[in-house]
Amino acid sequence: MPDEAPSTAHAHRVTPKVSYHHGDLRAQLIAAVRELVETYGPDGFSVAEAARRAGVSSAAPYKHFKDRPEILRGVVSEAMDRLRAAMEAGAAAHPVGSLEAVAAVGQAYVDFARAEPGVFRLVFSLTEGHENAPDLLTKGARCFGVVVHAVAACLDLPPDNPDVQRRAYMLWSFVHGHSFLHIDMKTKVTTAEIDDWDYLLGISHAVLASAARS
Amino acid sequence: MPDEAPSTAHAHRVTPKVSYHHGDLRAQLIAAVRELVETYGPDGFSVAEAARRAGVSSAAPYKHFKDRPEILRGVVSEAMDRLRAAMEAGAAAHPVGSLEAVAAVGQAYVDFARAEPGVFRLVFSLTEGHENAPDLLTKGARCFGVVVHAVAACLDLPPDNPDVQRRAYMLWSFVHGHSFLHIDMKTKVTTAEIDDWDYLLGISHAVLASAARS
DNA sequence: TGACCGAAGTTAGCATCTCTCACATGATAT
DNA sequence: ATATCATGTGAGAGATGCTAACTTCGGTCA
Repeated sequence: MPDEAPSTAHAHRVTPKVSYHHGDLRAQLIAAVRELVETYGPDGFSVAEAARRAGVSSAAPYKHFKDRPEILRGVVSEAMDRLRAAMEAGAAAHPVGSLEAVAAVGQAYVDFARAEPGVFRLVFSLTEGHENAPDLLTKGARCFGVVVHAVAACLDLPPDNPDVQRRAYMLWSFVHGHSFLHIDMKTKVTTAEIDDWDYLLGISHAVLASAARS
Repeated sequence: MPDEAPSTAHAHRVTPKVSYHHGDLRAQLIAAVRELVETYGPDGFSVAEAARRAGVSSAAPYKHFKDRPEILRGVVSEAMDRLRAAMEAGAAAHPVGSLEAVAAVGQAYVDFARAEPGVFRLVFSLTEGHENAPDLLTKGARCFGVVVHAVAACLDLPPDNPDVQRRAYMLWSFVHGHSFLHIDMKTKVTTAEIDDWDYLLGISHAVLASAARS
């Protein structure tokens, strides 16, 4: 709901977003927090430090966010948007209904986790925020929807088909687990090296082929 | 190294473990923290509150733990012991080399995540601790070893076989993702209901059968 | 135009938390 | 019996989360 086009549409739109004292602090705070989370881990962040980096007093953030958790929720919300966009772009880079499109969705997921492990972990660490934030739930569901969509196209079935849902869930949990293990235990936990693309293609094939068979 | 049998073996062993002021505070603190993490989430815990629950001053914990993170590492270490024990028990409840034994390892994993979601999440949230704590790494590797062992027995191959390692990693990531998704999105994210045991058996079969074939 | 209003930011301040330092205590060893 | 060292206590410094009261500025409307 916020950060839309300026409602005062006619006035001097030089310096387009500089409307109040600071400019748009909200986005800058989220960016600062994202950086902090990425650097020091999901816990190693403080509202005070984020405010310091944005060049405002330590009380300023509370004009835009009710709570410390709400700031994190803002970061998560923004991250989920980017994640979904990346997954959709991955799917769009391959023919509709192809196995590659399915694997590319998973690849985008893994790439995101590897590029921003702190934020990725944060997205799935927010238990306390989920109940209070229905928009996060819907955004999560929309991310899952990307997987469902790709699987449905590949199997040539409607997205609400239970079998499609089940296979999509299997793929999602597979990719999710792979991503988490990957960023958790960078030190090799297996003696067998894993190449992401082969791995994901193989997984996708196994899950979807067994669906087509049975 | 600590908490062994009392070295003063001959003396009055009434009240067996009451040796110092408080008794064994270390274990009691870990238990208190575990409870707090389970109740308020991995972040909603404070050393002060744990000390309060243990009935000691807020400075006492620092005689047993260097840091706040070190307390969490203690909880994680203890949790990993329990997790490995549960996985081994699951495997031991079925014939050696059976598919059920493999699935039971995964079931134990999922059960643990469901029974203690906070602690489970904490185990895999500790990035900053892992570098400084080699014992956590080895404990994690031993947990993975349980999976490897079950898979190796099922495929009748040595545990260090790369294919065994790869299949074990696949199963592990699958179960890990399933567990995480399950505790994250209790609200159903799919229209297809998932029954754990059937699910895990199917997964195990798919992963191991394709290994046997190729 | 100019007085009002509310959004966005500031300083001051309380409660809490982490962690340290000096001190007290008591079990154990000599 | 006394020294010692691990274990606990209390006080306190520094940082943080968050609130309250005040200031400043942009936009609205008589």
